[in-house]
Amino acid sequence: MITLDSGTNCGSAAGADVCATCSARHLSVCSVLRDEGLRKLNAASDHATFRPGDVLVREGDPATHLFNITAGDVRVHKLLADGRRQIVGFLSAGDFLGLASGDRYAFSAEALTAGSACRFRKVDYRRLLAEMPDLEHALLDRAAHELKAAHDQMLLLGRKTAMERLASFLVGLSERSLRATGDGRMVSLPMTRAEMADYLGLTTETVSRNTTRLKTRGVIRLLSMHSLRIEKPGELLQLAGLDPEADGGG
Amino acid sequence: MITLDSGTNCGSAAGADVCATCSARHLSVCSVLRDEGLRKLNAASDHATFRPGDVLVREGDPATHLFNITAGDVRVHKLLADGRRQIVGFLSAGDFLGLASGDRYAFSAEALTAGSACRFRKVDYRRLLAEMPDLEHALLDRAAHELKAAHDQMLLLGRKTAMERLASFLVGLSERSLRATGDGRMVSLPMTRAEMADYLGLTTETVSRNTTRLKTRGVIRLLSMHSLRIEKPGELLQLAGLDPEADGGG
DNA sequence: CGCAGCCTTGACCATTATCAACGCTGGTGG
DNA sequence: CCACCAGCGTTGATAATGGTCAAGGCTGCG
Repeated sequence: MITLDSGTNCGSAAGADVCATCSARHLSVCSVLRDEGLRKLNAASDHATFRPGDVLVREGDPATHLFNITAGDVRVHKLLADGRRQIVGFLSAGDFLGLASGDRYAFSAEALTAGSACRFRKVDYRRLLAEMPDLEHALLDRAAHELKAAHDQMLLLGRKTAMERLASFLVGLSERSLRATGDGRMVSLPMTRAEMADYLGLTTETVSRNTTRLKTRGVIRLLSMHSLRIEKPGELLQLAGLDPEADGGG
Repeated sequence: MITLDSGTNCGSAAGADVCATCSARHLSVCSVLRDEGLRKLNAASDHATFRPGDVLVREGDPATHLFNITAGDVRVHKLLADGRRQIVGFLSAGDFLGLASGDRYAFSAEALTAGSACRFRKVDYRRLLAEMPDLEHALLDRAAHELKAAHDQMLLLGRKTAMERLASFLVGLSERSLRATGDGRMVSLPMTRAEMADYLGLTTETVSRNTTRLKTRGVIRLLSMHSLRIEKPGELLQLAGLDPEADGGG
């Protein structure tokens, strides 16, 4: 399980409007909280670190906490009784985990890499929402974005071919990379082929075969098992079933 | 296109905390709005009626309005360039349309049956949210539910067999019917087989074949083309890949 | 340097899509 | 009121995409 860094919870920054122990991306969420609001949220949160394979949330457990990922990568998935797995999202720094939960978590979340998160209890979160309309507004925005992303993923899973799925996935990673690092051509793949497959509704073999196909066509170049360079962005967009002019979705 | 009932917009109920021209299900959303809040929302909304085939929202158009469906059934879908379609949801009375939109609609919405909706402009909605934390709270709740439903649908599209998809779909309709009418065995299908297929990531033929299979096994009984009775709910749940004990999700 | 886990490739297979034909049904007009 | 017709639904035959099973090759860590 995850490790709680005792004595270094976010509350240690109380009074300032930056969170001393958390990364910059975290602030993009928390920055709506100022003055007494920040103190309240931070007082209610732990700062937790995690290592690859650590379980943040287990499907079916009582939904007691929410997380704001501050560093590292996390995978969120659902299981069928016989073990079939669907990954519903990959989270990284700045992402929020737990919005879609009721009384019990409807998904599991596991760390892909080492990282950290601010974790707060649902009861505190509810109280905070009541006191802080700005926080609620930020979360509604975020939920709307996630919902749109979920719709895109439904289109992918329901109607795209294996190659279109892989290409769409790479385009998405490229966009995320562009936002995070300013370079949309270098893409890092913190997940395994099996995790890509379970995100795209495919098998490891199909992901592998199509990756090879992209490599052979010169659309991508593998730099290592977990990073690649997009050599022909236009072709990748076309393979993704997207207009090279369009802005992302679909 | 949809028809605006001039003179019968929701504002006609101003001052009361019920909306004279809208259905009971509508009130479950609007009931968070009281006193001046109600007057403001209603003043900002049209009451629109629609007929089968009417287009409420077209993918790619500027996202100017939000809708609260007050009667009838609506389908929400996305298209690929070559016409492949993925239906991302079926809405009925009480459902909200437009949460997941940015500057432009990322989906189309069309009426399946005759019905009506309260329609308000996004700018008014934004102002209202700022003034009414309760409304924002209700919408965040709703968005969280939709997100959970979207995750369930990703599991369905990515990992379930054709029969599991159809059975899951019927279970979902049954639950909706139970909530709406108190009877979870009678299920109405306001959509065509093609629409079911585009929701489940299948073809018309596959939906038809599996429906026949359920009928032959005595799990369901077709009463007409657009309504059926679930004869063996337990078996249907098992076919859906759900534990007969579980509460819904998956 | 060795080994475990991950990735790739190949051969074959199953599920579901596609193509095609026919039947039903409900709405419309004679 | 009946008959026709268009659209929807069902069924069947065949094909293709992607899954399964199996073997071998990397690669990165200890």
